[in-house]
Amino acid sequence: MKLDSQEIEARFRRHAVRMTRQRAAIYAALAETTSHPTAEDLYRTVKRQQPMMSRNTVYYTLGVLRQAGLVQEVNVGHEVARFDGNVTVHHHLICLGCGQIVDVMDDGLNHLAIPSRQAGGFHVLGHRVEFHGYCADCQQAGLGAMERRG
Amino acid sequence: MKLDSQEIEARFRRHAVRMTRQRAAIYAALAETTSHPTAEDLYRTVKRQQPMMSRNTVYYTLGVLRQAGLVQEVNVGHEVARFDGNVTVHHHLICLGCGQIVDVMDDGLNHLAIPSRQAGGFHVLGHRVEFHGYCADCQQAGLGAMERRG
DNA sequence: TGCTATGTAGGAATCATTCCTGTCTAGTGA
DNA sequence: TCACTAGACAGGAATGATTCCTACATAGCA
Repeated sequence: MKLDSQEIEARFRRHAVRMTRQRAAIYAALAETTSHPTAEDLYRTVKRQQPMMSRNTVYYTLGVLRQAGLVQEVNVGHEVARFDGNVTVHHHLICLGCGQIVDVMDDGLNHLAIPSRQAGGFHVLGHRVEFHGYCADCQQAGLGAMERRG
Repeated sequence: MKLDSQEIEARFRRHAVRMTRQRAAIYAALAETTSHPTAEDLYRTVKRQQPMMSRNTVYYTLGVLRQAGLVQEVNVGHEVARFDGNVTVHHHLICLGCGQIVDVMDDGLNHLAIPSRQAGGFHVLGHRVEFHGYCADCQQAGLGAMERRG
């Protein structure tokens, strides 16, 4: 979803995040895509508009935005960290072939609970569901026939 | 659960994994704990019995065992990879304070589905649920009062 | 018992991420 | 409008988990 700079500024203010050109560009890049980019992806995207941008700043900014709750980190296996500008409660569908991550919004999945006898004194704050499978393209490419990867 | 070497040998044979001293030791260490150790943890544990053991062998062996389906990899955030000797379908409860991972076995959680309109041609093979919260110890230490960490 | 494919040890290489340091700037108060 | 200061930025170095490379060792079969 395309965001204008005023909307970005408003969100930053609401979350008490100091506004800079770099941060706005990084956040905009993330909010405009549903593709869960990596820090490196964002760095390359933003560097086109701001050639002085440092990789370091991308990592630092993602850390700040994450702590402020403007951004969410998504992880699959121990692969490179991916980021998500969608911070509403949702879940993910991950292709074992090409690695793409698709958002799943479903109210039913938002209300799972652990049998209290298993919770063992834990105070549960939230949960996340990850579905694994093969996307249509990977099935066509014959990957879907493979056994499930570790 | 303590395993004797015959049981280990049987499992290896069943999964067509070549048996070596190193592999047996690594698998035994993993099967005997419920603590989801890292590769480094396993390396240190096994090195006590086999001082020549190489870190490399631990990684390689974990890869082999994982591909054979004798071992499962568990990941939390983009932290170090953790391993699980329990390969039955189950889910995890993760403490945001100390990072401990507790197994959750619950049949209800094993039968989740995505609304088909959201599956978008995906062929779903499985899913995993991760609960986040604070364990009893971390709550006592006051960590539970903290806002949820990114 | 010997052969061969495969596993192992150890060191070097990789690469995402973090740390360090000097410079710059957003936001505030005068 | 200006100066100040905490916090942000850039760039390079460091870190550390994991993988790659290679020579040697060994499991499993004939």
